[in-house]
Amino acid sequence: MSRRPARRISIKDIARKAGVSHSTVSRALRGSPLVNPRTAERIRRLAARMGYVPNAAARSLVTTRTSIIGLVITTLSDPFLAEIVRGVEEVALEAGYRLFLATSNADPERELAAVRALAESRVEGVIVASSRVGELYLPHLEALGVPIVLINQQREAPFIYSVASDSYQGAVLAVSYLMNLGHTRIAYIAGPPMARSNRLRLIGYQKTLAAAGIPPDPAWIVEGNGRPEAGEWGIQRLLEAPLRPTAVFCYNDMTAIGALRAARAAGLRVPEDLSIIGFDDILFAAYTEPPLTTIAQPKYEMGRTAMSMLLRLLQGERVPPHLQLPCRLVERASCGPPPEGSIPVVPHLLAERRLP
Amino acid sequence: MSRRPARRISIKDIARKAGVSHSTVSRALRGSPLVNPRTAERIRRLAARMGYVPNAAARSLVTTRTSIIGLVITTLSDPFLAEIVRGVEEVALEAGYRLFLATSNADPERELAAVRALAESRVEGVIVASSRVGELYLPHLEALGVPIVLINQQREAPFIYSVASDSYQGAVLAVSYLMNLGHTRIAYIAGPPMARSNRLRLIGYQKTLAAAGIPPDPAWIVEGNGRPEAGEWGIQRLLEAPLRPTAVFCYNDMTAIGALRAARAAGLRVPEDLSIIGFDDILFAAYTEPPLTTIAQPKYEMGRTAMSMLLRLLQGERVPPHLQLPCRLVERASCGPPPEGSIPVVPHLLAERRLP
DNA sequence: TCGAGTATTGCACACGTGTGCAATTTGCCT
DNA sequence: AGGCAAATTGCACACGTGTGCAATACTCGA
Repeated sequence: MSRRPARRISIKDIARKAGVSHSTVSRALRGSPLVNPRTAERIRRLAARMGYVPNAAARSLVTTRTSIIGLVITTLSDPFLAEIVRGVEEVALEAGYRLFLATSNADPERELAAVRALAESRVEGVIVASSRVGELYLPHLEALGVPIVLINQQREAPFIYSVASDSYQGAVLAVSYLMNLGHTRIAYIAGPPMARSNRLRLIGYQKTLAAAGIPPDPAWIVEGNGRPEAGEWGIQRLLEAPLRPTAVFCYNDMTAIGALRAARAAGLRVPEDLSIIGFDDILFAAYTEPPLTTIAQPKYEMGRTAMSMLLRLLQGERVPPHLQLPCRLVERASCGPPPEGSIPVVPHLLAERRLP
Repeated sequence: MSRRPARRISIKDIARKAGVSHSTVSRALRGSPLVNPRTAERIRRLAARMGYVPNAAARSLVTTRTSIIGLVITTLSDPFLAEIVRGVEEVALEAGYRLFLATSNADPERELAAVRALAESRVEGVIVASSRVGELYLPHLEALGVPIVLINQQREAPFIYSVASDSYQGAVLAVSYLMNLGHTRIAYIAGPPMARSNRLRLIGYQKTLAAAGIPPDPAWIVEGNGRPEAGEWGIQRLLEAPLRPTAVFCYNDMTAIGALRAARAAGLRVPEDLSIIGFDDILFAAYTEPPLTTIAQPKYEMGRTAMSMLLRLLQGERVPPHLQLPCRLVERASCGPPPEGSIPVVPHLLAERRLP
């Protein structure tokens, strides 16, 4: 049996009991200097005793401010999102904003419904946290006419801002690290071809190799989709290459997990026979066998930054539209020096192997 | 630069343009039979053309219904929650409800703030999805005076309902499965001692052994906390037992992951030397080495069921307060028959080893 | 004690939507 | 054409809160 919760008490109820007008109560509770401090205190006490809870709907109706932020997540089952959301929520709460959840597992109809819900509740801004956002989704969001901050996405449009980790820098970090360990035969198992992050990581990979004078070998770049099976296929393909790589840089940790499995299946020891490095530092990277060395995205900070950015936008500040946060290396146990007898692509590199 | 989004148009704007009163517009848009079908159609067209979006705050102010459900999650970084939330959200959206997110990483002050936010926005009901809920939290939620559905938690109190997976049945399933493989020396690495789920799994474990006439061995039950380190400690402890177990039932998958690692570190092959079974079927269970056999909780269904339950409560229906959903076995590769020469606890069991 | 100035309070309206009830229009029948 | 019922519309108020402005109460100095 449910109860329509016996009408919450309002400022009018308090006013009646206190023998003042509702305006005075309103002012007292909001801390206005326009009320006698003594009566204000009395009213506040009374309100607390009566269990008064302000009605957000009524307030937002008159102020035209809702203090609601829409949090759009295409798929929650991305192990990557938890920390981001935590950062977002923390800043939002501190600033007195509430979060409205809008998922949409790539179902266009549901996306539309979700956006309508956001519109009806008059969200003041939107944060989109997802590895990939439906193409249709964004135009709908734009139509809301509120600022939008994308996380790990970028789109050139007015009122669309973004916070991303620096994929290029992360890739440079990964490849440099491998080179410092002595590797010169380094492969890349790519992510979704269209993903901006994939393109940036690929470029970082290529430039770092080039900077060290290592000629690019097309056989060392294999396509993927960011999921474990891509890692498995990738390793199989790479093992057939004329010159086998001694290290593999994977688009992300999920790919790396597949790679680890395939390497093991092929009888290779990691890292003795093959080094594998991932990207993301998802929760599970610490528990693979061996624990995965990876490039960590600053997830929590990205969440915080995105929300802070939105807050500044809501305050009318001018803000740089696209922010990038640096990634950092997390050394675990899946990378080591190349196997003894392996032939470097460029022999002289064996001598001077320090890199930035 | 932000814009206070140029006052949304209201039914009054439409009314003016259509040459009718705002009441008529309201009725037309809500599909009331009290308007001339032709004018109704005309108004709807006009509204669409003008980009009208109803104001949820204004509506809820007069109807006293908000169509908002509070979704309380103690910590989002639980890989377990994603599917649950997906189920919840799907049903909520279908029924025209919105989800309000309230996290609280066990910080009492933040919990309080979160609950206040829920109260101010007048949520009509609350779903609590979390492995463990702060002790202080629940009383605050109860004070909201709206129905509450807990997921994988139980509390005897009016207006507190719950949906849980059947931990007892799951444990029976796990242990029976191991016994059918031929194991009789089966250990349990426990979860948080106070957790109801842990107690139920422990009882399921004990009863199943007892039903098969296997005498309990206290050395085979080791304490834990549901995290990987518990699995590591647990295995270490178990390997010192006078009679070594041939199979280990872990409180959850995270524990099993630690157990896998420790077993490997001790030079044991899984499943040839030791079988390990988990509980939960988190995303990563499929990617451990070897892939983890486990008891799957019906996460998505639990989410759907919880939300459906809440909807029925909101409609004033009477509903059984505590629901349990069955778990099922997911066979992967971490369990096998016991090693050849291992001595069963109760020799006759080797002969007739079929169990329910 | 009076008056000016200040502190405090209340009135009345606004926000956007829904709805009971009275007013008006329409349709139909004779 | 006249009359009546039914269909349609508009008026006015309500929901809970915030606020400009006028009204009232207080304070202080002369």
